[in-house]
Amino acid sequence: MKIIEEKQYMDNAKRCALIEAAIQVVAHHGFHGAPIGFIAGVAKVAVGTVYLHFEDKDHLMLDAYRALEQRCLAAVMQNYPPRGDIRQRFSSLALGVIRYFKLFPEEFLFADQFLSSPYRKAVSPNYLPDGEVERILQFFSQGVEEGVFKAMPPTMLLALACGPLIEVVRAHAVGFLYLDEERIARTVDSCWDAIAQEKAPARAGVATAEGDAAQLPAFA
Amino acid sequence: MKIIEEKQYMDNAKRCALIEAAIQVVAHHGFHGAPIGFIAGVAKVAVGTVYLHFEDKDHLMLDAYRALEQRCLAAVMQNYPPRGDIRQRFSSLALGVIRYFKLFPEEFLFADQFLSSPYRKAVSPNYLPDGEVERILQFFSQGVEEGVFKAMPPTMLLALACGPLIEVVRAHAVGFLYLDEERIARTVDSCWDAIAQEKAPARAGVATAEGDAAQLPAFA
Amino acid sequence: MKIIEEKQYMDNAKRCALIEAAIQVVAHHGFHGAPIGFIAGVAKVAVGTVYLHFEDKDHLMLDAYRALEQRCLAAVMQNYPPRGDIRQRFSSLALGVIRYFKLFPEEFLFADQFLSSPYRKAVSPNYLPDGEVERILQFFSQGVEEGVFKAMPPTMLLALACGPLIEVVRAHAVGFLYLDEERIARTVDSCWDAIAQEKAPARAGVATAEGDAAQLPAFA
Amino acid sequence: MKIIEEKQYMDNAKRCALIEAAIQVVAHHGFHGAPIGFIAGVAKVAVGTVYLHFEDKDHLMLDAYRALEQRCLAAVMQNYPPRGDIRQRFSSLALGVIRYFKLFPEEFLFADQFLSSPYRKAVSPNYLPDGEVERILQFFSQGVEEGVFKAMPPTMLLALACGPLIEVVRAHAVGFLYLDEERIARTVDSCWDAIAQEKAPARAGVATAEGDAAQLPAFA
DNA sequence: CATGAATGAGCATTCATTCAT
DNA sequence: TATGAATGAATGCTCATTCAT
Repeated sequence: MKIIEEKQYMDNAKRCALIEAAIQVVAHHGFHGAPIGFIAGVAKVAVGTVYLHFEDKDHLMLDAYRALEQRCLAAVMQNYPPRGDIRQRFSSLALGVIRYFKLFPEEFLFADQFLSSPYRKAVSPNYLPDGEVERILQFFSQGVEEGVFKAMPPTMLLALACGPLIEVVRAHAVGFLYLDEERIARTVDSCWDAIAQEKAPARAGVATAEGDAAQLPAFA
Repeated sequence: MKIIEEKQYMDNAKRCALIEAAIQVVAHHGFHGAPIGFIAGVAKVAVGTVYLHFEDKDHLMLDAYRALEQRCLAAVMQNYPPRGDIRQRFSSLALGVIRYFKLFPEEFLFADQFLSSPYRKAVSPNYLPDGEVERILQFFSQGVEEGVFKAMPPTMLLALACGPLIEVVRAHAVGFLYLDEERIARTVDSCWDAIAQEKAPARAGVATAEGDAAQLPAFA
Repeated sequence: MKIIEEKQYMDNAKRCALIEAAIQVVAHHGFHGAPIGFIAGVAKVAVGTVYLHFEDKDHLMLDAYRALEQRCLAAVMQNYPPRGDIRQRFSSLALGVIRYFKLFPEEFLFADQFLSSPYRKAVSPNYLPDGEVERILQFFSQGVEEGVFKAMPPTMLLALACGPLIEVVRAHAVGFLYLDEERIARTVDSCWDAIAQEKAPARAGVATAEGDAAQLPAFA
Repeated sequence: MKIIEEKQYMDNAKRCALIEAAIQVVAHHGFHGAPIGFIAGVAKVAVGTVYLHFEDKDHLMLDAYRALEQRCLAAVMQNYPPRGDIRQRFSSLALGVIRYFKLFPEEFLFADQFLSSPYRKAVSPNYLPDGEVERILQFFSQGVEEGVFKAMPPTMLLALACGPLIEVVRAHAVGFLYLDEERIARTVDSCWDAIAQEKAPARAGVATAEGDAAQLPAFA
């Protein structure tokens, strides 16, 4: 049994290393500059090994994206207050996403290229894991019903609310901007203001949760 | 003299056809699925001709991006009210960009992939033609001074304000959303709300200018 | 009539320029580095013009070689003493060839590459213009009959006698050696010694004829 | 261990086959007529394999030349009498070279084209492996000191002595001449006569060693 | 005659994928 | 499982040649 576990571990170790390598290489060199051989090298694994863990290159990329998605989701959900009001839940989500990608800018850069490219068609729309789409649209619908959000279809609200967040994270990942906690809070407010009927209330201090994401599990 | 002009035109005809083809092919198939031979085929031009007009594939992409940038800028500036107040000028710009990319969704998809990829490093940051960056940052600074915008560095304001717009345009280009004039106006408001001290005033009707962009000149 | 002459001249001017350019470019960059376009550029002529004067690239090279051959032959024959004895005629020829290629090292480098390559098959063997082969073999036969040369077939004698000359000229053209008149004379002696029954007599001074070749006609 | 050795061998097998193929193809078709794909085909290897063993086409040619050089040197040195007098050592070297290239005329044709072309700049001058240049120049210096050779710089002597040999080998390789042992001996004498103070002594018979080179090792 | 933009076959090189070890 | 040499289809680019002006 121990042997099996170890094997299992080995299995995952190489698989994870490959996913991590794929993300890093694509983030820094683009899909252009990411030959399988190079990724394998970065992962310190033989080329052939890639094909033991992934059907082909496309599946490596796809699986990398899905792993990233799961990891991000897990991180964001860590502190999610299921019973909070719309505003609290919204802030928690937005904060979580921003902090996650602040910590892992390469993952943002990977995801960004992935979703801009035709790979996008292979995953569910709206950058959300399969199951989550309905949940999030439901969240916006509820906000509209409660009169908190502007009266628009949830898909519009999602796009409008994500916008400021994504652009700010991109500017950070690209090095055009540095995101401190102050700016992160401001960004969350902007996301809120973009879709809320009433402007976000003035904030006093900012609760820090920065280090949290560091305890995340490795890629699945 | 007529002959010369005609030649001039022919010259540009091939160059433009190639740029147009590059945009279309990359938009639909990604950089992955955009071999020079295929692009040349779409442009109805021989492979060798590509290298008569562009140094190499990278320069074709770069020049395509720059042409797109110019064309978009020209379109947006068509109705720009230089003497309007901040709000009027902001709306004009945002409206212009959204309407342009609504008309030319492939250009958005091209630009999006281009800017997500390492190609980004080859052009000025913040998706703006070289000269325009200062002008736009200056615009935001003025808004802050006048107390119209939230007190933040212009780079932050730019990112926050562009966010909703970009995400909505992407959702449209990808087919996840249809952008009618009503939604366009709502999006402009969201962009405004994301960075303004006061929420955008309620609007009555929307002036249509849809067809205008159709008279744009071909690529330079 | 004057117009015709002028045309004739123009004709030849471009043709000569192209041959000259071909020789220079091939000498310095090899056949590898000698695209038609580059040669045309060096000759300050449009690409298309090449095909007005030469059937194709191979014929340009062939014609260049033949022109070179003729020019060299003319230069060598300038001071040839038809009534001299074997030794005098031999020295005149050898001296002539060495001095010619000392003056025009690029022509040597061109000819050398030309004759080493399969182009060789297109011209008569033994680096000699069509008509000259028999004459020169006849010369060696006579030398053998007179007991001046070692008893060997003329083709062997030709190869043996040319050897030192060619190697020395190559070393000069390549910059491995500088050929002054003293060394040229020594080389002629070596060529003689390689095939003669008796060693070349000790020489006193050396007659100079260096500048002569400068008055050569342009390429035909 | 055996497995490793076998692998080692396989490695070299492809490498050697490619070098051999490069030499054959270039000898017969020139650098012009030697596309990588064709060479790979002759070597019965896939195109991609070439780039597993050589950086690029230029390096294949360079490595082929160097292998040829080593192989020739090894063959020539097989019977070299280090303690013989100048004349004996000279004859041994000249004989060795001629016999080697008589056996492997394609190698001569390859080397000839290689050294005539700008590739020449990539290897040491005077067609000699890096370390050997000094040794051979030293040999000529000694000959001059002993009063055996004409009083000239060793570089001149080298060129003069090699001349007859090279031209005769070329004539043989090209099919203009057939080199039997008699003619080979005559050639060696001519090389000697070209640079010696006294003519080569009349010879009686010729020792045959023809087959020897056949036992040479494959390319390194 | 002269031009040089346009052509497209041909070439060097890369890289996803396989398979013998 | 893991390896990495081998493969060959696919790609970017070149260049001899043509032809409309």
